[in-house]
Amino acid sequence: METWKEFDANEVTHSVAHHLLAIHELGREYGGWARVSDIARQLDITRGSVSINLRSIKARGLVAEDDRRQVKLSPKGLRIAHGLMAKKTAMKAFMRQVLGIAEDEADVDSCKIEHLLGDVMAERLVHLLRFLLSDDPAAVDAMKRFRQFKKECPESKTCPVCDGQCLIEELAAAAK
Amino acid sequence: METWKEFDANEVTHSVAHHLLAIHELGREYGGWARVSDIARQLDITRGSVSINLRSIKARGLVAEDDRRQVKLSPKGLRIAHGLMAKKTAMKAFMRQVLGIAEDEADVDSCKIEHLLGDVMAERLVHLLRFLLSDDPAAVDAMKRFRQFKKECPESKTCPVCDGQCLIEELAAAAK
DNA sequence: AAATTTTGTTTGACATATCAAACAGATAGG
DNA sequence: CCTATCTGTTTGATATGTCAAACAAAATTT
Repeated sequence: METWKEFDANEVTHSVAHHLLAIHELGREYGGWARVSDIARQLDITRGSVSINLRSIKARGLVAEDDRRQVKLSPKGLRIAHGLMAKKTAMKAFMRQVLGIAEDEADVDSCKIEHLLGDVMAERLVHLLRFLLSDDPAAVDAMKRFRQFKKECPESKTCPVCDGQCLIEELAAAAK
Repeated sequence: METWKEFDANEVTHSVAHHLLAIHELGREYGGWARVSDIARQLDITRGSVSINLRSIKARGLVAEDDRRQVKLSPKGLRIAHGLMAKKTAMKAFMRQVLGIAEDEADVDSCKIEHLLGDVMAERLVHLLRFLLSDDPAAVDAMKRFRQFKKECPESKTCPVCDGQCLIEELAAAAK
């Protein structure tokens, strides 16, 4: 029962993830180079915080430093940033296209979990999307039926303190 | 671009989530009551940590305290714990049953994100599961075809630093 | 060239979450 | 009853991630 500790065993934290993404985004038109101030503005935190955070990010070899104090993603940092973008994008597309979740909520949720998803999960999600959004008749039919199905059972709540274990046991059994 | 700060705006942190879940689990056969030592053992952290963590959890009204220093989930704490279980269970079932992810990995991933998923996401996931695992012919057919589809494109990588944006742009466009 | 603003760093503070170690009270064993 | 263990709390430490404020160096404006 110590699976829960895996939460702190990720390649990057949420904060580090967004520092890397900010650098990638800001450097897009400057050969990858970004400045502390711009990162701070992008993330809406102080320059001091960015300065401190970059210390360990540099030490871990995720960014390289300029002679003019600019920073750029290292190959490793770039690999991580791309992985994060791919995971977020795949999850958001799944939420939007398959589950029909509003863009705002899909953005928030996918942003929260992008750095926590395993590679296998991301890969399989992409497979599912490629299939469900393809023009394969089985996929088209299933998506159509699912949209109907959703409308028919809109009151199915997640878990409004149903002291009888609601849907939990039913699904837990299936996930064994 | 400050969506990323929503990460810290959840009802509970990962740590608090697991304190609540541990109390719920341990109290199962004791009318809901659990002891600090048992929580510490369950979570594999020290009694001191649990003692400190429970201070704020109590202050927030998520647990009630005994005259014999035992703790029990309040109605609010119970509601949160149930929500967490439902979200984890739904996500794990989706990973296992639909995506075909191994149990270990499904456990780790769903445990990491259970407290970060929005209610809408959980509800829609349950709808999707209810549909895809039903005996509706369209669902049965789609699942069969998807399993085949997975085998046919096993080399589709998530994002191995494809400097050409790999699948990111394709999916991002779909998720707009 | 001088004045002003922007930039990056450092410092001291706070919040969360953990540890080890010390301690006092409760429980249990002999 | 007395000792030994278990229990819960507290204290001091560490790590991350944030802030505000002060500062010096660089860049920009005038």
